[in-house]
Amino acid sequence: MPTTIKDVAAAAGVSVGTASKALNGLGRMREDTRARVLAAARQLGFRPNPLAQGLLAGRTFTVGLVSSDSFGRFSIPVMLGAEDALGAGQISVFMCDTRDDPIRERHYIERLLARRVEGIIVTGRRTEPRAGIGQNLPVPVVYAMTQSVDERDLSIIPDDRGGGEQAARHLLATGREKIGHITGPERFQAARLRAQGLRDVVEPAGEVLFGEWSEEWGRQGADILLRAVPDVEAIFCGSDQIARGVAETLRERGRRVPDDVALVGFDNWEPMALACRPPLTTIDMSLGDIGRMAAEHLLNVMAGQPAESGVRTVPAGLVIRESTRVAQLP
Amino acid sequence: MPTTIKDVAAAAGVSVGTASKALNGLGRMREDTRARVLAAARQLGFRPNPLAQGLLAGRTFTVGLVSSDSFGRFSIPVMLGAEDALGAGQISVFMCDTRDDPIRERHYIERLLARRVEGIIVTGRRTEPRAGIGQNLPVPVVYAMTQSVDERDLSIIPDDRGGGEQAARHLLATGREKIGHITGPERFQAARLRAQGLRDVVEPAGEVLFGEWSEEWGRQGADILLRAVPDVEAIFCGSDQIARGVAETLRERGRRVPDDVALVGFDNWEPMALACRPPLTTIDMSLGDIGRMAAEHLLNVMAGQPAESGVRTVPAGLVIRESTRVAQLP
DNA sequence: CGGTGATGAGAAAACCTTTGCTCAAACCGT
DNA sequence: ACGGTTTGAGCAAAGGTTTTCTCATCACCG
Repeated sequence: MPTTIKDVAAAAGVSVGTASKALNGLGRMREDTRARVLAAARQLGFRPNPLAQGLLAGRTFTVGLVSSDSFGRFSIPVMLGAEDALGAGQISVFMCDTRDDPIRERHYIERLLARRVEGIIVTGRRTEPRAGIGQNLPVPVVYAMTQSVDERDLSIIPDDRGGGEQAARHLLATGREKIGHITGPERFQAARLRAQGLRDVVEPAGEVLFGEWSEEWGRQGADILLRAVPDVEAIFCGSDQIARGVAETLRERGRRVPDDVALVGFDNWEPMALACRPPLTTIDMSLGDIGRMAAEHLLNVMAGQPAESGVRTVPAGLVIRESTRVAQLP
Repeated sequence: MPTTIKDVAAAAGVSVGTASKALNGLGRMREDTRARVLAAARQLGFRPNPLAQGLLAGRTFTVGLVSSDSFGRFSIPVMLGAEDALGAGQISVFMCDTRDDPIRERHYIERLLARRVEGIIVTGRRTEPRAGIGQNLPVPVVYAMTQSVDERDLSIIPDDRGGGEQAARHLLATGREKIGHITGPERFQAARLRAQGLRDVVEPAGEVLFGEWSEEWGRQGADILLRAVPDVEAIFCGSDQIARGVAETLRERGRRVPDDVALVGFDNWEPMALACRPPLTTIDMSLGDIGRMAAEHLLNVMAGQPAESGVRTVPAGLVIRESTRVAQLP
C-alpha cells in the first residue's frame, strides 16, 4: 500500500493536519517541525493521493480527448499540441478513440463525464462539420480540426482558404502565372476552400479538378490537366499525396519539376513531401497550434472565463522545398 | 454541482446507505424501495463520483500510456489495440508523450504514479532495446513495440524474424528463387532479424543491402542490386518505403513488377503500400495485437496474477497484393 | 401472550487530504 | 504580576461512496 499522509505525520510525530500544512507550505509552525515533516515525507516516498485531493477540491485536473480519426495523421499533431499546453498546467489527458462510431462516441463521452473530466476536446480526420456532442454538458467542449455544425460550439480549424492563397502567392512570386489546381472531392469543404483561396489570388488555369485524396487521382488529374492546359507553369495540389501522383506523371511525360512545372502540395506530410521527387513545397496547417489553442481555450474556461463560440481558423504556413525552386536563367 | 448519492437518497426518502445498496443491487430491501431509489437516480441524472469510489476501493481504474514516438505511425496502432482491451474493462488511459526525452519521461512517470495509475504501457518508435523506466515501481509495467534492456521486464514486440521468413516463403511459393534483400541500417535489430528470417528460408541473392529506412535508399539500393544480380527474380524490402523506392527504380529500368521482379515490403503502411505501383504485398506486424496483448498482460497482473518477464513476439501477417502476383504463363 | 426469527433500513466507519477553528503556551508591555 | 498578543500545533469537518453492524418492526410459532 502506498504511504499516506498519516504515515508521514506519525513518522514526524505530528498530527495529519500539521503534516498537510507543512507539506503545502501553509500555516505557521516552527522551521524544524516543517523540516521534520518534509524529511519524513521524502524518506517514505510520500505522494498525496490525487483522488482525495480531487474529491475535496471538487476538481480532477483531467480533460478528455476524443478522436473520431483513430488518432490518425491529422489528429495526432493536434493531440500533441493539446497535451503540450495541458501538461504544462498539470492537467492530464484521457484518451478515447471513437472509430467514427456515434454509439462509441456517446459511450466515451458518458465515461469521461462520469470521471469528472473538466473539459473535452473533440478532434477529427478532416475539418468537415459534424454533429456536436451536445449542448448543456457540464464541462466546456472545444472542437479541434473538426467543426461542430452547432455555432454555439467553438471550433478551431486550419485556414484552408488562407493556405490556398499562400500557395498561389508563392507561385506568382516565383514567376509562375498559369497555375492549375488538382484536389480532393468537391464535397469536402477543405477542398472547396483551398480552391477558393487560389482563386482569390489568381484565376486558375483550366478547370479546377476535383477528384480523390489519392496519388492515383494525382496521376490521372495531371494527365487531364496537361491535355487541357499544355503550357501550364505550376500545379497547386490539394494534398501531398495528390502532388506526388502529379509529380510522377509529370516526370513520365517529360516535364521537369520545377524547371518546366512547379508543384505545391498541402499538408506537409513529411514522409510524402520529402520522398517526392523533387521534395515538395507544401502548406503546413500548423496542427500543433490548433491543438494548443484548443487546450488554451479549455484552460481559460476552466479558469472561469466565459466560453467562446463560433469558428476560429489558425494560419497555415508555407514550407519551401525543391519543387518550386525558381527556374534557372538560361 | 453534480448530483450526489445524498440527493438521490433524499429524493427517494431513504438514507444514503440504503440508496447505495439499491443502486448496486446489494443488500435486501423491498422491491418498491429499490425501485424508488433507481427512479430518483435516473431522474436526477446521478453518476457515482469515481473519485469517491476509487478513494474507498483504493483503485483508480486508470493506466498510463507513455510513448517515446510522438505517437507516430507505429505506436498509434499499438495504442489503439491497448485502448481497445482496456476500455472493455472500464479502464481509462492517460496519455503521455515523452518526445524521446528522458527528462520528460521521468517527469511523466512521476506524474502517472502520483495519479495512482494501476499500470504503465511504454511504447516506442522501433523495437530497439532501450533502458527500462525502472524496477521496483509500485505498478506493473509492460513494453510494447519497444524492448527493455532489463530482462526482468516484459517486452512485447513484433516477430521480425518470422516476418522475414513469411516473406521468403511466399516468394518461393510463387516461384521466385533468386531473392534480393534491401533494408534499413544494420544497427537496427529489426533490420538484422528480418534479414535473418529470410536467410532461414533461402540464401539471399547477392549481399543483403543495409542502408536507410527511406525511399531514396530504396531507389539506390535497387540499382546496386540490379547491377550485382541482373537476373534477380524478387526483392524483399525491409520497409514499405524502401519497397516504393525499389518499385520506382525497377519501373525506370524497364523491369515489370511483378512479371519480371516480384516485390515484398514490410509494415503494411497502407498509404504507402496501396499507392505503390503496383500495390505492395507486405508484412503486417499486427501492431494492434501487440497493444492488446500488452493491455491484457497488465489486466492480468492487476487482477493478481504474477508478472511475466522476458520478450514475447507477436506473429506477423502476410498481406498479399499485386506486387507478388504469380507471373502469367506465356 | 411471550419468544424467535426474518426482514428491511438506518447509523457509522472507512478511504485520504485540506483547512478553518480552537486551544495552550509563551512572550510582550504596562 | 497580569492582561493581551503572538506563535505553534491539534481537532474536526468536509468531500462522496461503500459496507458492516445494529436496530426496529413484524409475523409466526409454541
